[in-house]
Amino acid sequence: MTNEGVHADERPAPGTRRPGGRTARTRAAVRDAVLSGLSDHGYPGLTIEYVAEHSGVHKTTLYRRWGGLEGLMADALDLAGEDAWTPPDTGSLEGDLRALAHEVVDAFADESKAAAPTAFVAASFQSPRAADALRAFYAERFSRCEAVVTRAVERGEADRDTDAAALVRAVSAPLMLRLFVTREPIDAALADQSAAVALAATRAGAFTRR
Amino acid sequence: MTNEGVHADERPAPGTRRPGGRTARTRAAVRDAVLSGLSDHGYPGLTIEYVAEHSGVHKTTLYRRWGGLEGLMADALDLAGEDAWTPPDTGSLEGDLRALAHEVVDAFADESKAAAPTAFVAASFQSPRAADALRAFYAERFSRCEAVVTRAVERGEADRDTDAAALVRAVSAPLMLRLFVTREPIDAALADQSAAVALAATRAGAFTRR
DNA sequence: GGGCAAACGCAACCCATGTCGCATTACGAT
DNA sequence: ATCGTAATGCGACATGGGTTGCGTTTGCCC
Repeated sequence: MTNEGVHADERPAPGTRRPGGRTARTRAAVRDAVLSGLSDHGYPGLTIEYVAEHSGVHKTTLYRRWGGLEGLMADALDLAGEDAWTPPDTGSLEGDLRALAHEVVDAFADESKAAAPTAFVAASFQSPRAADALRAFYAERFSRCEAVVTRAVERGEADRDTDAAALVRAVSAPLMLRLFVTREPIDAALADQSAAVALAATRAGAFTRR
Repeated sequence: MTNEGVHADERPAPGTRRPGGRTARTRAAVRDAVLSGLSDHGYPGLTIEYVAEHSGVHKTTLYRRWGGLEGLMADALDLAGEDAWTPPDTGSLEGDLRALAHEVVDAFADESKAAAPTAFVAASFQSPRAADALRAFYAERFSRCEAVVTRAVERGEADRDTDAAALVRAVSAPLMLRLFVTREPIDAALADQSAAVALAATRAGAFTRR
């Protein structure tokens, strides 16, 4: 559940007829400027002019191609979702859930790492476009996480019709609640607790459908 | 966990020497205008001029007293936290947890009810002032919720050193994750599942300290 | 009821954000 | 090489959010 700030290198810009040229360079430069702007000033301090200066791309171009900050954020988020992340595979459901929870904690350990993911959530409140991109991002991430449950079922650690989607969300939910809503600090102990709670509920059949 | 939009009627404006006069009327009018603006246009569409027009208070006054939108949101959130809400008391831990979860679902059932609470979270990403207000709001809310756990302990339904704070957060966490982060729909069935998961984990001792 | 200070209204103003028309560059294909 | 077109650069301009100085009103106290 991390790596949101890492970009899957070079992909043809969608909807253009200049796949390998200036357009692609512009897009990459802009995306980098957005991410560096986020870690420098956070989302509230991110401005189009900053991106223009730090990317060497003119303000007008940014508005034309992306339509504004929301579009820039949505695009950056799309790119962030195209990495090769896969959930941990420790050999046991307990280990996997704990590792998942710890990845969340690590991803938000320091300010600079947390800036981009936090900004994506912030942007989702400002524009439907960014909200869609965020929904898609997390749908994909959690979908990959379900492999953890599939393996657990195969090992006999979980009921066959366990609600995998709910289970993997339950692991990170308490952490993200604190990160984005109640704004309380999170740490490794809380990650362990989250994993333990989800595991206990699984064993008790609370995630089993009907 | 609801009633964020309801205001505890009339309280002297803090830090002023005009407790019952124009100042208080202004404050009330402004707070109402903010809330109606939120349900009309949502947080991204809320503007100072809208509040000025719909409250009859001049733009300049709004900037002077509240410092901008963030201040208005923080003030409205402070007021929202001063209600008389108490957690449900159904006679059993299971009933209480389910009732809590259902309150969350109900509070976000339709767009107009959800507007204000959602906007408060949105504002918390924009300004530290609003973030502090939100933290305080939820700290108070969850603190009240712990009464549910206290009663359960007295009834022998839960271990004596159950982590009440974690338990009450665990109930609403999956719901709020979907509301604010993954932006998936929530319903009564999900509320039941959340409560069931938290209950099962409690019975298994996953919330017991050490 | 008179006087004082706080709170507010008002209009003009400043500045950043976002837009527009046109010139220029770079890509891709012939 | 050359040409057509998409993409970008550029500066001027419009728009609106936010600020400032000053005059006016309101509430409180004597």
